[in-house]
Amino acid sequence: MARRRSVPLTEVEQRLMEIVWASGPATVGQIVDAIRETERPAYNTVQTMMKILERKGYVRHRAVGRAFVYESIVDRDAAARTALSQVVQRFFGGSPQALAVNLIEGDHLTEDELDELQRTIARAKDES
Amino acid sequence: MARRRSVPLTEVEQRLMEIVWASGPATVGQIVDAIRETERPAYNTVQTMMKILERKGYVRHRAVGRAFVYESIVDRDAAARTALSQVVQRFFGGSPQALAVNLIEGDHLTEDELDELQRTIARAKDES
DNA sequence: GGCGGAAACCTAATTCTTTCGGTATACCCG
DNA sequence: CGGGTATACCGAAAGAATTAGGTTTCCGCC
Repeated sequence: MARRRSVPLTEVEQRLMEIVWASGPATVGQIVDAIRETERPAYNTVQTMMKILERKGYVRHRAVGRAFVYESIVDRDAAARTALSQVVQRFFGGSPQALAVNLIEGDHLTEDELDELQRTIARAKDES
Repeated sequence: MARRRSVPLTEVEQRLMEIVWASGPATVGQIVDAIRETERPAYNTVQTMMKILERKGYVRHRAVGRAFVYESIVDRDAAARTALSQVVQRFFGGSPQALAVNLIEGDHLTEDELDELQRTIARAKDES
């Protein structure tokens, strides 16, 4: 019958947010233009999505001339943290460390990157 | 007009998969019983969701007596990898290292955990 | 003053998600 | 046999996501 509103960004929403995060405040027209022509949706589609993003609290708009300039309210880092903590919560029992271990042991990283990570950890320990 | 089927698990789907992953093959009734009473959906709801999960390729079923026993096809690690790579793709420019750095620098980890991570990295380097 | 373009607004179509009610059937117990 | 329970199946309702068409409105320009 019903369901509650989705907090996390869906895929298309995410793509639009990426544009706003990258370009700063932008009109619908500017957002549309920022999408590669081959996969560009209709102007109205973007307009609808921006309204939804506003309803969800990710952006706000103000009128400039006749156009709406949409501006991000939630910054990208915050959205990344939310998405990440979802994954940590869901799959790694709430332990960021378990995730880090998975990344390191998962063969995703080169030798050089591992070196750099060690230096990063050393720095983090210094600071604490 | 349309949209394509979502590959990643939605929230409720995820919750049901967690049960199957944790308990192994289970009937709908067993799955329902594994949900805390306060937030337990109707039997039929779970039944429908399991059918959807089957359509999506996450589980399969076989009849045992009159009941269907649902069994995971996609293991939890694979699902975790998928979810994680989504986040890496979306927020960290496809760089797992960037995510690792974020975790380490994000003050999520204790001193001890940082120590352990260093040992994990050392081990990973040995193996390569 | 009329026209083209850009913008918002409204509406709709389709698919997906989540939630169940109703129904039929089979099994167990008295 | 009859009633209760557990199951599957069918269908539907309401909300959300995604896509876009049609209409209106306003602005600048000839």
